[in-house]
Amino acid sequence: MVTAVTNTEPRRRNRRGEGGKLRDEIIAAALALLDEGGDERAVTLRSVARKAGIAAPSIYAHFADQPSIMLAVVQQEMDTLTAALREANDNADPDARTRLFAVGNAYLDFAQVHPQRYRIMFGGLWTPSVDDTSITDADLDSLGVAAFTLLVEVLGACIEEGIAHGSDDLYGDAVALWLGLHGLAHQRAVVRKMPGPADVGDRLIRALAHLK
Amino acid sequence: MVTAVTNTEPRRRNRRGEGGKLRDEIIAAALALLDEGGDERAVTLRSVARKAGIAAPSIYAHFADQPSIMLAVVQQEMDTLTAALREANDNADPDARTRLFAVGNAYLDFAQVHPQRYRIMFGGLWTPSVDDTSITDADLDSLGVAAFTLLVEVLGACIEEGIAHGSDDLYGDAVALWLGLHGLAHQRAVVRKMPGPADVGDRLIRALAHLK
DNA sequence: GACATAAGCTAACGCCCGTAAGTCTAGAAG
DNA sequence: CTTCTAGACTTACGGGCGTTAGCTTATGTC
Repeated sequence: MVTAVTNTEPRRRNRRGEGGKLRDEIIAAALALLDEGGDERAVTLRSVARKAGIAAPSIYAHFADQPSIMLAVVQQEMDTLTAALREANDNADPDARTRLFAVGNAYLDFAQVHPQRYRIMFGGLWTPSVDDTSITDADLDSLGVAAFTLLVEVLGACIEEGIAHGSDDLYGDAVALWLGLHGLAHQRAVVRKMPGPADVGDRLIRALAHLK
Repeated sequence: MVTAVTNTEPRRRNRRGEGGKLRDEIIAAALALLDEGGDERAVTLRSVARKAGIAAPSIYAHFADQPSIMLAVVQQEMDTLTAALREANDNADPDARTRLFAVGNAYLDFAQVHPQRYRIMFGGLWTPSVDDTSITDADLDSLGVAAFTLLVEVLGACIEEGIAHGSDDLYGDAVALWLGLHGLAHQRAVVRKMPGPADVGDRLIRALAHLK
């Protein structure tokens, strides 16, 4: 993770061959703007440039257009999320039930700690217009695959260990489980205060994983 | 529902005492812009005015600012959604299980048929900034209460009829059920094509209502 | 030390936005 | 027929946006 740039002195130009560093700084600046709590509309090409301490057109050396910046942020944060889920999985007791709750709660925590990030990752707003040529469908389809795969594995382990009675369709079960998690995560990322019981996350996991 | 205005002749001024009609036409124009498929950013004060065939400043006679238009649209569509759920409930066979699936699927259908509307209703994007004085927290809190109440009733009927084993917390169970529905509905409203099995909606309902 | 070039800048264009201030006019009231 | 006013309109300001075109200046190489 690149440390956020907070508009200090005029900014030292990068050395030759290190121009690519600015790319990471631009992403970090966009992320910082997001985390500052305004909504995603505050992340404009110009505001990102200001935050990074560069002139707006300098961005074009690294990104084709404004949606491309958002895509890069989303891709990076998907990796961050995946890493968080993996860490939760690895640090938990090795039994499948514990791992399932650990991964599920890590997912929910991410949305609660970084609501703005979660919204651009899954809220669909920044999605480029259909005639955008700089972002392909493949870019969009590949988002979040790694994180979802981990969920499939853990849910599969629950069924293998006999603590959940799955159907014949593990993938479908995992989709349903993720949708439930997403519903809560998204709501937490959107609403000022989420009503409902505190343990609603665990309830969702129990019900959708069909734990015995 | 007011029929959409498509910028015909210069527009006849409303009669005296009927100035309020324009308010409905403004809401209809905003809804039409939304349904045209662009994202919610396309619904600006000026674009709404163009769509309604009026001058931009004329809106200020009826709405304090741009977020207030969105709030009115959301409030109206929440009523539309509630009506759709009620209709599904009333037209279904009177047994609780059938009604539960009818209401749940009506909810999911709304999101699929009107993805843009669903996104502004639950996507949280249009939410005014904290220092906005024209929209109160009470306005936001009261949104969707009627629709949710119906869900609580139907789920309660399932438990009463003994086809679902609820916990001691009906309200919490209903929240969990709604969150699952919302997860799927939102994803359908956001993504170009939703992966996963076709019956994932029914699976969510079965699992989260704890149907026997 | 000259010079080639990567890295980033300045200036500017055209567009759309929200909103304020003041003006016109059709139709109801007398 | 006049008068009044609700229900609009015109004009304008200031600002932010994405993006293009062309220029500057450090940095590494010879």
